[in-house]
Amino acid sequence: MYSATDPLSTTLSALADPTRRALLARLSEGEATVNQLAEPFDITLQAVSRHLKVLETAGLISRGREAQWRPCKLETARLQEVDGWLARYRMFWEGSFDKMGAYLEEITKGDQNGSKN
Amino acid sequence: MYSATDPLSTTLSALADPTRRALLARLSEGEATVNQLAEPFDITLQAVSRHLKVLETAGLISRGREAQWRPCKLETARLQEVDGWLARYRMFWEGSFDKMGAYLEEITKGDQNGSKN
DNA sequence: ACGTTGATCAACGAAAGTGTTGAATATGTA
DNA sequence: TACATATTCAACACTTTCGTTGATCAACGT
Repeated sequence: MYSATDPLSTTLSALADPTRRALLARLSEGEATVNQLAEPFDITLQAVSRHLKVLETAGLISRGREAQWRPCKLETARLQEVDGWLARYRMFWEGSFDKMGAYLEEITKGDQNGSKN
Repeated sequence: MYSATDPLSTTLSALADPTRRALLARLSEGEATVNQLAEPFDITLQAVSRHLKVLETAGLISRGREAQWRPCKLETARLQEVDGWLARYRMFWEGSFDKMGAYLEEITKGDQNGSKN
């Protein structure tokens, strides 16, 4: 009954947590292991590990294997999807309502399923 | 312990639901009342009303008062914040890592609080 | 005043999210 | 082998979210 399973919902849900966004911010500066990532936080290592699992499930990070370490790496594809989703709304604050009309026509033709996207 | 309260988390959490995104998409085409907004969905009017409350609390919509109707209107400020948050990562897929370096320097100077943003 | 329409509030239950502790797994080192 | 390090798994508790039903509030029309 509950909890959306579509990719965009999964992504946004993963991003809706300050700890996870901080982890991504750290990863934007380079790869890191779980322990390195956990260091700045007051929560347990296990909790951080689970946050990373959420990010991985959402496709926001990927992980390698080097001995007992599992270095995490930022993946941008899902963030690009968020960026794409925003495009529709960006036109509002950019004031180009002509583009907006064109955009609306286009998506209702190709259809992007308004109730899922 | 639970549930982040910072504005960006609230916004992303509100967006992490396909029903609520569909409501925003509908509102991007113009203002609408609760009944009009609820019409395409299989859930109860009360459920839609609560989704709208979530969107309003997040600042993603505002509401007027016209007799017994409460017309909803899209507000873009919070979406712009999401857009701003994305900027840091956009540099990755745009391949301009020089800009990235400059960006990182700038934010660690002015500080944007990595653990909250 | 009365009934209708638009919308919200309140109480409930099921499911999911987040943190903790303690155990388990896997790899590297002495 | 034994031990330390890195990470994950499992069980538990508490909170939050989402949908439902039933009641309530507010403004309209007759």
